[in-house]
Amino acid sequence: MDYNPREIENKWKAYWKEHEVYKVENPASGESEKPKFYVLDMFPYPSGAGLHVGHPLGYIASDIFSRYKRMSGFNVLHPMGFDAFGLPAEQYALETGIHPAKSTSENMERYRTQLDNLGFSFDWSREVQTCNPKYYKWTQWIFLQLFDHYYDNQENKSKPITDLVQHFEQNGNAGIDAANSQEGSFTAEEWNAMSKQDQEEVLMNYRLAYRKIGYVNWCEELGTVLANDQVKDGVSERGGYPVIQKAMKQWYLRITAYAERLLNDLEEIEWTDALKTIQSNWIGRSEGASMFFDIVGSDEKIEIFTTRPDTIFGATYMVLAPEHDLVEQLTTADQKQAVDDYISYVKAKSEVERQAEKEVTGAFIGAYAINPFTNEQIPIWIGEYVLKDYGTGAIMAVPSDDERDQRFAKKFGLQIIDVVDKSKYPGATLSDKVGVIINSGFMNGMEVPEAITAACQKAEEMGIGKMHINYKLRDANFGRQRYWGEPFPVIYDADGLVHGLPLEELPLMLPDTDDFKPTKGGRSPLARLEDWTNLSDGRSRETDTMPAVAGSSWYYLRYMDPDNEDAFAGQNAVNYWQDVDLYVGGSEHAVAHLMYARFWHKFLHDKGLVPTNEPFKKLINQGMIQGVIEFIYLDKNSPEDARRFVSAEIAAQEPDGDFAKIPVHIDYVTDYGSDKSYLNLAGIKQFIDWRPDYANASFESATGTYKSGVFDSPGGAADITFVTLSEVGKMSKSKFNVINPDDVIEQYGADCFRMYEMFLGPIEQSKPWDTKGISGVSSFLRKFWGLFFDAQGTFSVSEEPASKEEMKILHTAIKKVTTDIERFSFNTCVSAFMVATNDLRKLNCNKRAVLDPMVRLVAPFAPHAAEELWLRLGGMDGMKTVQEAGFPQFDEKYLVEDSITYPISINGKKRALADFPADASKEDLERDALALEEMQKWLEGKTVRKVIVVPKRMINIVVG
RNA sequence: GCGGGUGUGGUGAAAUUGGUAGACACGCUAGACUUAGGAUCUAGUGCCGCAAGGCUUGGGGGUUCGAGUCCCUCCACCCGCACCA
Repeated sequence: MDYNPREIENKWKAYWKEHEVYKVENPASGESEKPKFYVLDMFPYPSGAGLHVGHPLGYIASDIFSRYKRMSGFNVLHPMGFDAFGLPAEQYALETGIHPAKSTSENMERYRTQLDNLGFSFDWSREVQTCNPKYYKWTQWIFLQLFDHYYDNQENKSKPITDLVQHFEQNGNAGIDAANSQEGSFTAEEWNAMSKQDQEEVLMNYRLAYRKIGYVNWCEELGTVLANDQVKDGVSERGGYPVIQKAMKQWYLRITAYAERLLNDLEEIEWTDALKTIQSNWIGRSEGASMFFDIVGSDEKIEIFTTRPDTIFGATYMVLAPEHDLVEQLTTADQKQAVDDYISYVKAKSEVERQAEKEVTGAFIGAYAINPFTNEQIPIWIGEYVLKDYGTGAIMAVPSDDERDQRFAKKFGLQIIDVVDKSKYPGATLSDKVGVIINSGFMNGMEVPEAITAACQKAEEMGIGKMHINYKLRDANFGRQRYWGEPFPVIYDADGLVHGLPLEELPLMLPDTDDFKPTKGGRSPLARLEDWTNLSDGRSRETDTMPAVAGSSWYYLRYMDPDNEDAFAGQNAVNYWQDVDLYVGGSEHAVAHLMYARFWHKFLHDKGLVPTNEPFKKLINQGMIQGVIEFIYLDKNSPEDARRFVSAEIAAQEPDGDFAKIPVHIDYVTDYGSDKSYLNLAGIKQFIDWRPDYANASFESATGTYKSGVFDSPGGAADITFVTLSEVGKMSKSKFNVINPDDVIEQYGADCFRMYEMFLGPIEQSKPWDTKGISGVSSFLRKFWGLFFDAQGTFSVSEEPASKEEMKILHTAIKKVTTDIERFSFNTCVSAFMVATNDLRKLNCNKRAVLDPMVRLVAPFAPHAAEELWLRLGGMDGMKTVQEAGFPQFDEKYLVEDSITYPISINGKKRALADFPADASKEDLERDALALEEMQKWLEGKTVRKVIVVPKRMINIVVG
């Protein structure tokens, strides 16, 4: 029988479904005969374009690993679900009027079908959808827990806010060391005398979920708040309208409370160093001093943070962030115009643009501060390189020892005083913390580290500052002015006080609407639903919704116990599954999702609700599979009613600026993805059918010109070769280059698709999609299948014992595949299968002793074919699936060699190969190698200075 | 700007601890079989060279008996930067 993937795969997909082969049970408390293993994929956002060939890369890898672990005797949890709230569905709703719930649910269904088509071993009975009220009930509940807790720095854990209130009632905020944004101190009497509102204001500065003013990208023209990636060059991506930074009161999460733990605990998890570095840079811990500078003629003080307090004698001016609270108050009348102009210049820029700005910009505000160590008056400036949200939003500028300060000082003619003598450290850069302090009073002669301590001590004695650890990590903005997200489960009373809803009232359902446009002032569409928003007695609901990161911060816990109605997950389930053993996903989630999930997990751990300190023990990143975008050149100067397109070779001869690149649907392109990709006449016709506005356009190429149905070729060519431009880029609906795995599977089968994606290269590497090599994998599968059948196509397996050579081929493959799965090197596993199959074919081997373990070995990779072959081998006896058969174990005894082929080098260059006995001594090897006939011409007339022999590896003869 | 990553044949790549560079595939060349081939099989295929041999892992330098692998330096490309998910 020929290998017919379609038939086999449909049969087994149906069988798996019917027999619930991949359903996983939570063992009753205490008993678990098998060790647990939790393999998780980052769940997808179900986009309208459907699953493309890039998505499955990680899923295939994790599925192979899950199947391998299952066959190795583990109880494997391998679930899947959907990150179903998010902006694209809402954007789509705005354009089409189709409700996000509807489009999302359709998209999820489509994804599910596509995922099933790939033969994954997901336990779908555990599916979670973040937009399902049964799920977001618990997202809301966790949010309320955050709202009801503060972080105690002494005990290093979060505690109920009621504890804090009790403390305030008795002691004010003295003696409390908590993560907070409270300014100043108050006594118990002061606390008790405060109004409810004032008390709530204070508590907001401690809660882990709290409200404060934040800045958003506001586009007046569109009447909406924009995401950073919807803003390009200070204008909206859609429409190109101006965007400014607008202040809005919003919900935040106090992730900074966990900064130290998020940083330190990176040590206990197996993530790549690159990923850990990204997280640790994101957290951005720096040690230094916070200090207060007095202001001439004002009672206000400017608080700064510096990592270099030792250079304070060189602080000749200060720079505030343009948004700093004191700017307005301190600006003098004659500088007002300049300052206002500068602020409006800054407001039009995004933070990334501000930091990327190479030119130094700033404005003097007219006021002066006093350097507390030199008592000199120093001017106060504002500049975009100082960020409002980093540190205190103000710096003491030391132009002698900070590069940016130096450029600023040089541009604006500010004083520069050298305070660090680096002559003892040749090659040290400005930012290296080395040197001897000069021009600095009591610190003169000290080395930098010593001076840092001394400066902190002095500042503390003077009562103007202290040692301080600063983090770049900021509290996360947790509010979105959008419809399609979790509603905040809170109610504002008539006095504006926030009340969390009790558990019985959860979930707070997202109300239905058909109008997804933002409400005036940038408020969410929910604000338009007055019946929902406004309650009796002047009470109202929050109209912001939660960001997509909310639902994804804890979904991995829900899979453990997805139907629990009394808790986010039952304690039995959580204590059994513990944490994720292997997490596979894209590195684009390196900070946001992975940081918030770690934060929520630690918070739940503090509450005693999860047993582990970290959610994801091991994590691997899969690379992206990019698409190729095909463009054709449109002459921008051609008239509207007679557009002129030119083939790439013609465009190359004319100035670049004359052409616009129009993306073409890749289905129309011949030789898609190659440098020679082109449209033929049929392709051009398809293009015109698709874009009828170009019906009258001309298409010029070296082979001739096509216009209005006529192809005129001077050379008499029968068809046009209209060359397109191929560029590697994201696979996206808007680029018309999405490749649906279903189409590939239709042609080659899911087993082939799975193996081919693995065969493409290392899992973590990005690469453009290319089907060039798929035939190699396809023919491998046919050859492998062929091992089990005779020339007449009859299933035929021999019971004869296997030869030594055959056993060696088998065990070489088992060893290679086992070690390579363990190190996530799936591409080399596929090679190993090919090598084994080629070798067995040469020996015409059809022996059960070899083929039975081979089937179990390929089962994780090609599960459908493996099931069919396993059934035919008679292995199904008493089992539902080959997954229940054990994974083959290799035995070194089949791998021992009698002789070893040694490369023999002269001065490190290979000159000969020779076989020597495996147990030959170093001395024998050296003697025999030197005696080899083919070596004599290299040794002639030379002195052998040294012979290096590495047994079982190589021999190197050094001559001179 | 800050941070992360990647550079090896015509192409995707392999080389697990510093020890035979290019496994395994694609493509290409030649041949066999066939009515036919975008099927299958066999052989060859890093580059230069008739050969002997030389060169070769982005460029340059270093350490070493030996470097794709370690160190220094330069270059190119890709990704992320807090409201895309």
